[in-house]
Amino acid sequence: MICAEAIVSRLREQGERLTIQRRAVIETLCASGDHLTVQDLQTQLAAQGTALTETTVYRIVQWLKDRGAVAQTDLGQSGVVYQVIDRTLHHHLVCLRCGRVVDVEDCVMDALRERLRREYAFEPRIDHMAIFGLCRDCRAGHD
Amino acid sequence: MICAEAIVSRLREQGERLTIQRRAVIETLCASGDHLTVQDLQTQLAAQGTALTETTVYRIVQWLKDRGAVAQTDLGQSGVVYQVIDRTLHHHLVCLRCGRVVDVEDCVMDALRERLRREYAFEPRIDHMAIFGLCRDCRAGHD
DNA sequence: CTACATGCAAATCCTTTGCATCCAC
DNA sequence: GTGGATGCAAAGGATTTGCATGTAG
Repeated sequence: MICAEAIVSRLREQGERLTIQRRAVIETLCASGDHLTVQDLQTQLAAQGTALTETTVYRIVQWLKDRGAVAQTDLGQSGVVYQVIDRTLHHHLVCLRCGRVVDVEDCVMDALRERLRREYAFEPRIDHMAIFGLCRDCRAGHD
Repeated sequence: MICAEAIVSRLREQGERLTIQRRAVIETLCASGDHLTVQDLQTQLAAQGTALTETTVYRIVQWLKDRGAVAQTDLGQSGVVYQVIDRTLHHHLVCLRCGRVVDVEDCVMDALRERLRREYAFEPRIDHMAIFGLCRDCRAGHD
């Protein structure tokens, strides 16, 4: 888990304006450690006494994303989620059947990255990618 | 390019009901060869004299997807696209800067598939995946 | 004939925008 | 003080749903 303070001070050094709403979003994302949808964020914030409008949550996660503090991942059917960018970058295995999301370490992407660079001169930004398929449990009871 | 007839007869053998609307969507997807959005489909169908409602197009591509005849790919900012599933499976490199979409052959995914199966007991369905990053041209003129 | 697909309209969900007000610096 | 952020309401786009009608088998 990442310290919200670290993110806050980095942003302040960059001359960003830090409102209580922005601090609250950063703290919630850090405290959770998990990936959260905009709705998740709004609910958790409201529960702890900081009621933000959806609009504001959208604006703040966009702002954090633009400044490289959070990553955005589209989990397809499971919606769009946000998480603080930590050194232990990872990806997501999303089960098409049960919807379970399992994290996988980043290095599984290294071979693919290398190949796309070499063969296609393409510089991939493979951050928190979602890979769909069948999880351990669901593949057992199916085709 | 895949013959629409092949898809139609396979579906008929499975006891599916083949309306003129369904045939038209299959034919348009096959004729195009490219990936099409629901809007693209509707426009092209209307142009050739088969006006379908958006609702119907949505229902038909969903139906085709459920029966394994087409793949659905979320290209992020560029929308959700559909294409017939052919033997020459491929994926998409989407440039974050210029939006260009380049196809890449399926085998670049083999190593990743193998690893997810072996290390995570996860059976990936990596069909027409979208990988974001910077294309050859845009990476040159940037960081 | 009959079950199922379509068309139409309206609802829903997610996200963005315009504008007045508010607050961090 | 002032520029930029927030709240509110409303717009926007993509997708889904309910129901009457049409049609493939």
